[in-house]
Amino acid sequence: MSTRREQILAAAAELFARHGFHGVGIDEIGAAVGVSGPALYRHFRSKDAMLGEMLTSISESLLAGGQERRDTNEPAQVLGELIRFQVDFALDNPALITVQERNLGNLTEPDRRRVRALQRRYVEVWVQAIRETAPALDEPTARAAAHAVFGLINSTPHSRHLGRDGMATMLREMAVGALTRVCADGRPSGDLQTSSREFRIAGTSG
Amino acid sequence: MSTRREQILAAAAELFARHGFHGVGIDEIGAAVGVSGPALYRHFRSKDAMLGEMLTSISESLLAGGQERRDTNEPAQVLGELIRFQVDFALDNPALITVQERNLGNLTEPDRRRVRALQRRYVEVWVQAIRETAPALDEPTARAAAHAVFGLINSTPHSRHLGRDGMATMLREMAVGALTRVCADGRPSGDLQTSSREFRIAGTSG
DNA sequence: CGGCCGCGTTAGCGCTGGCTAACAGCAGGC
DNA sequence: GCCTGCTGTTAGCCAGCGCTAACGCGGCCG
Repeated sequence: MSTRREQILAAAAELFARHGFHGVGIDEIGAAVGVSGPALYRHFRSKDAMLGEMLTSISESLLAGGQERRDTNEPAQVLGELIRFQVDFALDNPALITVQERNLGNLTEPDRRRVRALQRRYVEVWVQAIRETAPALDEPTARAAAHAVFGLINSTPHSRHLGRDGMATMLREMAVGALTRVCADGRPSGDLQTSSREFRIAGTSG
Repeated sequence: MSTRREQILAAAAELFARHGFHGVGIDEIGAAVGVSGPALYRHFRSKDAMLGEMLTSISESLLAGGQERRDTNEPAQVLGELIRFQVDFALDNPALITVQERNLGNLTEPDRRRVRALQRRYVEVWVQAIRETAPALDEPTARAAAHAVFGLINSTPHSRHLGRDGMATMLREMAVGALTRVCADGRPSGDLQTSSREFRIAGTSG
């Protein structure tokens, strides 16, 4: 509602991403939105509450977006749409992504429980989609692969060299490539060539 | 040399990884190695110095390892060996990887400069290897791809479900797949099929 | 044996930082 | 036209934390 809360959360996210939760003071957050110091307590009960609300709202957005992609696409398209969704989210909200990755450990215990539950459900959407595409994959592997792809996509804040769209297509491509490769796995790991390409990456066997 | 310093650094890395640099007190670090509180100042000049030494030593190890792989392998094998090296390092030193990812911003300015210089050189080794494999790739893209693969490989600490070796092979596979895909890029992004596989991930075009 | 030195202890200082208290301007509603 | 409530201010409390000081103890060397 009140634009003020969101404004504060956005500024706080930026700061938390750069300096870490404990590396940012109340006064700095206030200064970032033009008010100074304890004015923030008119909008949040505590600094912990800011982080809590920030992370739960991110997690809810991701889960909602994931479920929506799952429910409004043909099964064969879901994984691709999830990739696109996550890439767009990461590119458009680098600070939020960074905070979610780094500052889970700074949450209050009940908040952490809530956030982890939401994240788990989001991962489950991915796991379903992955196994829909590659039913041979066992669930733990699919889950680990999902986490790895998150790492890939969320690496965005650390490399801003390409333009937004160039970055987006590259990340989508890489995500697809990574998932394709792991989905094709299960064979004895031996000759891993890229087949039908004019180059190959050698030496990954054993 | 003195095993004590390394022991302290290891404990501190674990704690920094979990709670963030500012989220950990001197007393906790001391407690983690069995001494209490300011005894650490017999070994380090400050808490900042601990983080500084930790991160520079990680960066030096990575750079040295990367250079060694580059210099002792045929060009066609270098990229694969770099992947293997990074995967092994991440799996064997999850705390260090986490700290390096998250706590660069908490370094002293001179320390940060040193670390960033080392990291840049390490990335350059990767960029060279990538472009050796796929000369058509421009340098910024190769750099961004390298960062993305780091994100993928370093996601390790967030998913411990598979065993070490299973995780290692999966991460290598995914890294290869991601790089293969991006290296093959440059064509108009349109039909992205996985070709000659029995499945495909659809919907990533545009 | 005696003095030095590496490594540890506890007490305590100074500052920072989260949070509260007390007060103020400024809407809108009766 | 006052009262209420929302939003902001400044002053200040109190805990925690980085770091220093002062001291103790055991081992090595002459």
